[in-house]
Amino acid sequence: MPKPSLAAMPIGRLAHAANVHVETVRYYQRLGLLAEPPRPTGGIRRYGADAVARVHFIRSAQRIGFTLDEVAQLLSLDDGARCNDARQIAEHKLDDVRSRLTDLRRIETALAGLIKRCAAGRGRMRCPLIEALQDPA
Amino acid sequence: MPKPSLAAMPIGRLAHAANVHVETVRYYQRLGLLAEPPRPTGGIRRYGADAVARVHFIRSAQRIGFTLDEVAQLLSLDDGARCNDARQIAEHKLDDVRSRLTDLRRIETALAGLIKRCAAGRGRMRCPLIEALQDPA
DNA sequence: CTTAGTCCCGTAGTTGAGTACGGAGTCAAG
DNA sequence: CTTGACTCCGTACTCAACTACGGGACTAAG
Repeated sequence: MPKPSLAAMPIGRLAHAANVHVETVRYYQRLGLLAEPPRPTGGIRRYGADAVARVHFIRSAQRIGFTLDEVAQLLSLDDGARCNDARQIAEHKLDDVRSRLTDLRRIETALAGLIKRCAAGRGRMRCPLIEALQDPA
Repeated sequence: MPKPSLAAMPIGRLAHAANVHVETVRYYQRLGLLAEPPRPTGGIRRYGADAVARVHFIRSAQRIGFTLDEVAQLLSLDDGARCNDARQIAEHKLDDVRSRLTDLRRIETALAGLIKRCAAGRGRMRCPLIEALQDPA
């Protein structure tokens, strides 16, 4: 009995599952973010569920501000890099991630504050967002 | 006594202070992210420290994944929007910010884990980053 | 009063990240 | 064994966010 479901899908299904266009998948492959499975001599490539996860990861990482170049570095960690290289990259990215976290948390606080005050007052409302991101002494 | 320091700088100094190119400042002005101060009849525009803060904010917001369009919305909150509009936008963005926070925290954990393990072991190292962003059941 | 360094403004070029297009091959259903 | 949907691959186009260029105005230092 052949199992058509999760594994062994063609590119169209992969794209659909990962919520991107087929061309985007190919684009990621060209950039080396995603391996192209071998092509059975004049046939059609098949992808597994891991490919879907990988594309999902790429999109999520982009959404939090990483460029595809940076995503490639992160992926190299997942793919198993030599330990020294890995630590270097990881430490760098960790700093990076943490400073993004700081900014995001401040924005979160500011927005939550605004909403609260807004529920109370009427008329115009100011939200000290810019202030929130001035690194505070 | 004229005070040349923080307030009243020309565009070049503003750009330098905010760590962007002059052209970028003008670009933001064209998009309405930054007001152009009035020009004293055939003279040179002067900017205050608030302009520096604003540009800084724009860069920070971009770094955590907001487009300039979204930044414009955030800025409208800081600039004082009508309360209902403000709450709408703020609630939207807050959700958004929180889901970015979740992803970032997961990446943080994964990276920190890798570094720890890496300090111990030798050779090749894998980091379950992709897994970290699979929304967990 | 000259002149190097800015500034002003408009137009054009670049880069990153896709998106679109088109012709030829493949595959599954009727 | 044809037909419709999909795949393969290459090239070209689009859009956001800059970045560069150039000619004329302004201003501060010598």
